[in-house]
Amino acid sequence: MCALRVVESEPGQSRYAALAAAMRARIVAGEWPPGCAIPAEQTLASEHGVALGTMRRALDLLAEQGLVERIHGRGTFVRQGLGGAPMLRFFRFGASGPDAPKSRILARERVAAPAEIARALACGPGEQALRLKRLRSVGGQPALHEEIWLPLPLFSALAEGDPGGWGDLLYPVFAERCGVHVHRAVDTIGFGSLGVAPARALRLPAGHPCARVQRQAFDLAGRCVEWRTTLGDANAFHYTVSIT
Amino acid sequence: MCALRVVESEPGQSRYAALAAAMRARIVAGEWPPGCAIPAEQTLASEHGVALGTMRRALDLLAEQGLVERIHGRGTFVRQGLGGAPMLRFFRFGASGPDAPKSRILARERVAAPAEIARALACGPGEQALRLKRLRSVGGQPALHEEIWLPLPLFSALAEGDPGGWGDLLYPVFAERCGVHVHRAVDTIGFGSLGVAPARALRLPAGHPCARVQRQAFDLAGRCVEWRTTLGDANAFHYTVSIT
DNA sequence: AAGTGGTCTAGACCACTCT
DNA sequence: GAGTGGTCTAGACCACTTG
Repeated sequence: MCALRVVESEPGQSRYAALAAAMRARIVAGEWPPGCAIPAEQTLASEHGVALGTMRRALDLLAEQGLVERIHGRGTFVRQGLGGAPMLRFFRFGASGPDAPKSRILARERVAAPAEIARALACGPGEQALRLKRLRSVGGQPALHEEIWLPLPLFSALAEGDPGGWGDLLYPVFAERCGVHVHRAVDTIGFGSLGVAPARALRLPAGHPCARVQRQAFDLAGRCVEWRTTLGDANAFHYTVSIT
Repeated sequence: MCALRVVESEPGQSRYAALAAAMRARIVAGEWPPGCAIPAEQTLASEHGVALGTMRRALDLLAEQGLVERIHGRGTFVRQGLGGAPMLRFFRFGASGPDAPKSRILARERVAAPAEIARALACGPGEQALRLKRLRSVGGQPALHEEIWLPLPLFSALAEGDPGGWGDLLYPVFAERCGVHVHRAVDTIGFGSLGVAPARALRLPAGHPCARVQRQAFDLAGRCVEWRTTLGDANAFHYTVSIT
């Protein structure tokens, strides 16, 4: 057997970077699923025939990139997907505690994805997708209106059954029912005005100014697994960025 | 003379963290001004009586925090302040290249700072401050309207003379004329509608929807040295955030 | 060629967590 | 107490920049 798992690095790349890339590949391939503990530093170091410090740097790199989480005294773990990517960090609604907003599915359809969305979702143009419309309420008041596109057949488990049992957060549902772990999301913020349908759902006049958050969510392998557009009252929008 | 500069760490703090804090203090105190090279790792390590690796971790920490910049083969340098904190990353105006927007000062007054601003600026309430109004144009079109508060007497050099010679970016002016280096800024994004004066300056109707970016800027020591409110057409706003 | 930061090693010891 | 990650050391060698 090959006891030593040697990693060759491209020229110009450091050994710890090459090790990190190799570990990353093993994680993405599913050798250690999310939440799982990976072997101890010392074990990995001797497995690859490198010094402990070098393997530590590799693991530190993966931790910086958010791929693993290191816990002193316990071990190194593959990170779980995002729990609920808190859309509420973009909005401030009156008297909202830290609770997740209540969620209600308004519509669910299988449709062919339009070109723009098919391109973003990394599925062929015209391929089938699942389109959800969803209303989220805070303190009993409608607050956010969402249109969500999910590629099929990856999410076919969500095309059937009662959406009422899904709960208020979507990403845990993705993980449990579809085995999809959302690892990274990119949100693009803009301002616009409400169309007729979202306005009615939000109990605001059509044309009312709104904030639009367009999200693409990605799994560990970097595939785009969700395309979402969230609308909310522009006056409830606020967001803080620190730059250095 | 005391050849060894020993750093005692609080219990529970690692030695490199204590070293980093000590170095930070020397930088903030002005021992090495912005842009200046600090002594070599080896020099600092023996100066403090620690191993090279330990001093490296301390310097790496400062680099992460944005306090210093490490350049392979050249040295470690105290970071210059922010050049122009590009307000344009929040807006997209037609046909705008990467050039800084043209700047024109509309008004400049010494006034007593209102309570809210005095609190933010870390100067006593009712203390004198400099208030600027400024119009920034992209491609010849007015694009952003700014109200800027600066504490006096720190910025008294800007209270006199012709603002026409300041150029299009403010932070280099702060550095050259007032010795103030902006090191960090916090921007809060909100939404509203234009008042009469900003609307006229921007050639938009009063009440037009606008994005509001409220900025607090800080120097190395963490003092708030600027309070700014920027307004621009809400339809030109866009911003992208990545979450992990 | 001299000086800088970047990588890698090999090993000791400490701090934390679980059983 | 056994196993984990975190800190620290001492030294070798490499890669990059400058004179």
